[in-house]
Amino acid sequence: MELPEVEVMRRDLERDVVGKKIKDVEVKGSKNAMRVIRRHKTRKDFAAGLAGHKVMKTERRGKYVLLSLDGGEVWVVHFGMSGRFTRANGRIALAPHTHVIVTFQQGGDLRFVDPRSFGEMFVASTDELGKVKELQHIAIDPLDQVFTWPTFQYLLAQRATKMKQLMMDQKFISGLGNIYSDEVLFAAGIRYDRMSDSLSSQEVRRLYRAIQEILQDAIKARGTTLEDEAYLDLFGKPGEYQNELKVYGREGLPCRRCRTPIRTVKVQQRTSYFCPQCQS
DNA sequence: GTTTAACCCTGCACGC
DNA sequence: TGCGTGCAGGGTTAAA
Repeated sequence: MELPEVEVMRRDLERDVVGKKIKDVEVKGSKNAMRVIRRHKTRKDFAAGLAGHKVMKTERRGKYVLLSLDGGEVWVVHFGMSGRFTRANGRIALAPHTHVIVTFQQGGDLRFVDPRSFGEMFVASTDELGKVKELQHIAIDPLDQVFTWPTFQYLLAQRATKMKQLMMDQKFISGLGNIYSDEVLFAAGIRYDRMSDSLSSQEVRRLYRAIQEILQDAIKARGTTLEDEAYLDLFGKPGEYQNELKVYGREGLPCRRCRTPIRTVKVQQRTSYFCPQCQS
């Protein structure tokens, strides 16, 4: 799940979960359920941080969602590749790989389902939060006010890395993953292996604009759900942005702009899609 | 500093 | 049909 999907999930939670009081927390007995709450030594320790508290607000930092609770604790969630929240109630059977079930005083529950268990969640006080390494490493958020194009240009020039991996580096810019980094580079006409310190001002501006437009459009379309329906929103609905993808998943198909077949290359063990004609 | 590979986990498509 | 392989929206770590 990348920034748009995380943001859609956050907005759903903001609308549906804020104001609700947590009555009960259940962490399943599987090894993977323990993996999901890996920062906590015991189920009890995790559950104690949530039970009895009301969800006050939500925010997003990169690919993390933070739910603030009354009493000052923060519930931090990262979805990994296959994690998601789903709203349900006691009458609905548990989906496979449900690891955590949070029941609300007002009725209904919130379930964390994650087949691959790369996701994680923990509860921390506001003080502790400042010491969490992963959160400290979160870099500039592309939808934040402070993400301006001169700043972006400066940051790019500071590094000497290939663009694809830099766009996916959460310590450089937080929120893009394999899909959206390909889409953004295509939109800007920049190839995966261009060096970050070689971009012209014009290219930086194009890339900057592409990042903002594509992420905003993807949020409007409620995210990307590939055919295996791995990503679903809080209410189990797929997104629509897969219909807008220009290069991702289109190996061998004609480029939508110039008809040249889309090619792939391995970057950091991930498949990267690009148009050999439109990107240079 | 940057790059590479292995690893964490399950499910699915594909080729033999 | 069954089985092995490789791949999937994430990230970390160690070593080169």
